[in-house]
Amino acid sequence: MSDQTTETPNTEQSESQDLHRLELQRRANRDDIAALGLLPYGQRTDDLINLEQAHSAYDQAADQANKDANQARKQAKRDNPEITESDLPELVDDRPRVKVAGRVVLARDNGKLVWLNLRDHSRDAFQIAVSKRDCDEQGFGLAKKLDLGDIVIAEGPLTMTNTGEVTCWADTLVPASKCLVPPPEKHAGLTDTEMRYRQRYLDMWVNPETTRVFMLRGELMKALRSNLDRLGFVEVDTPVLQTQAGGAAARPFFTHMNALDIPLSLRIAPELYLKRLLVGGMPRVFEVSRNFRNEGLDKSHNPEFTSLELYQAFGNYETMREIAEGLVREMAQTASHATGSSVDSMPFGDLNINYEAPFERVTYKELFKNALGFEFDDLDRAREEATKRGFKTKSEDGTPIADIFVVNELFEEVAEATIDPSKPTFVLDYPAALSPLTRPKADTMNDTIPLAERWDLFIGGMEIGPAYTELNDPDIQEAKFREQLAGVDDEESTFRNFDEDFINALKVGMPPAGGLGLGIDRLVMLLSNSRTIRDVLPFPMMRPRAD
RNA sequence: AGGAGCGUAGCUCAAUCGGUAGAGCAUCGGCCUUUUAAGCCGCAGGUUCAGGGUUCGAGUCCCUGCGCUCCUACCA
Repeated sequence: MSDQTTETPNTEQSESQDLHRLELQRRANRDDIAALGLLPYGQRTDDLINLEQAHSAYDQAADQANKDANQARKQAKRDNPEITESDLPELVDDRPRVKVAGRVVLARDNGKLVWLNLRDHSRDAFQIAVSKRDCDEQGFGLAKKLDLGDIVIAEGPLTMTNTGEVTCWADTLVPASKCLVPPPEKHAGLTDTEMRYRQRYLDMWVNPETTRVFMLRGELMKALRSNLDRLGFVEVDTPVLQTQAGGAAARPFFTHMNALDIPLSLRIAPELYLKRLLVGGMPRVFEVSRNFRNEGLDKSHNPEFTSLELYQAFGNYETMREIAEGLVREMAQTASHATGSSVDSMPFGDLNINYEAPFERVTYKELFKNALGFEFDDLDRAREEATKRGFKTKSEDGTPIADIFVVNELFEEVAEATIDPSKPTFVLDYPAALSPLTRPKADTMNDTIPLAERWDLFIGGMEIGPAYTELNDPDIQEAKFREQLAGVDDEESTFRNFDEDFINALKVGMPPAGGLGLGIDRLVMLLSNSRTIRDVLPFPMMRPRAD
């Protein structure tokens, strides 16, 4: 339109003034690329191979033969500058050709020869040479206009440079996408943790290790599902939106359903629904469950997190121990292949964890005695020891805290710390009072502290998950629920409730069963040597930006 | 929730006792056909997180707010 010049739209002008100068330069480069007749944002491209595949496709003999033939032709021309094309030695080029795409992470412009380092999920750097002589004109023009962070597609034969680097000597180069945002510093990278989590997409290509962890996580989930499939477990999906959040003691998130005008909670655990499926007759079920708990954030807690829960009819907590050990070991083997470490010595911080040896087993009772020096049911000693160590033995209002909580406080603070963090360890037979969904051990019912058929698995100083012989007697279950509810204060009672339908399900009859829960995020932390849960979650919870 | 620390150029970081806000990389202009964090020459780039206070003078000291990090607490 010719009358465009009459008036510059004010809005457009002020918008472009608001953009950072570095972005404006990149937008100008994008226009220049379009002016070359290229599509700055690319299009469907078939037959791409990844950068690792391209790198390993190099054929040294073919490359050498090509170099020798070129040398011979040069020599022939030197010997006889008048030589005709047909008299020149034959061209030899059996070099494998590759067609690859990647993000430009480094560029070295030597004038008529531009070197690019591309990155993709498979390889941190793969070199492309774009020469004025050998690349098509548009491609060479593109190479001169690229910004760090752009995505390009290159095609050409593989050769080796004088300095020994396998390189795609491009004869075509086309754009695939434009990076309008100035990327982080090219060797220090992006270290600002806040920006890494908020702009994960940027973190992922700048710091390839981030992407590797997420890819490993996917591999581990595949290994998990394959393992459970072989054991005959069926994957199911139970409600995330629940009228009452049960199966654990945690503060839920609340929401509201308009159609039925009812309050709903996001699940804190899938347990009570999975057991209903056992009642219905499914023999072995599992769910990879996203759970939501309205509690604090720290390096091993995110408000939404992933657990594996599985239930096996006619199993018990011993069955679950065998399954858990096999599953964790197999996932560790998967991780060891991916990371190149050895299953008997997987690094986690300063530790080297052995997943190959049979996991340790110790009872709650033994661990307590070894750590504290007296029996866990010596309640007087326990209270005395707790006082000595400055643990709370009375609640705010002055009433004494129940014996079992005093004992367990000692266990968690003193005994758990004595577990060797480099040896996966099952702690067996917990006090029944701490496990309301677990079948009590019949022969301990008259002891000072009755026990339940429950274990907890500890690895690397973290609690990875519990398993039970499930309580399937509706009367005992109901009594335990009522006992739990009696002990809660007013605040807690707003979200603790009695799941009558679950009791009804047990009345219909649930087969004896074993059940298992594993913290998937923590397991991925261990197997990817990640220090915090945020490093195994692509988008961890962050406070929204104030502006 | 409590304690400690941090916030400076697009990024990574400096700035002595409170005294002219700097460097490297990236960007921009010039040169370069075997570079590897390419190199050489030149230019430009700042509301020092926001707001207030003390002071002749504040990136620096004080207060408030925002955000992040670490520790502790909470978390079956």
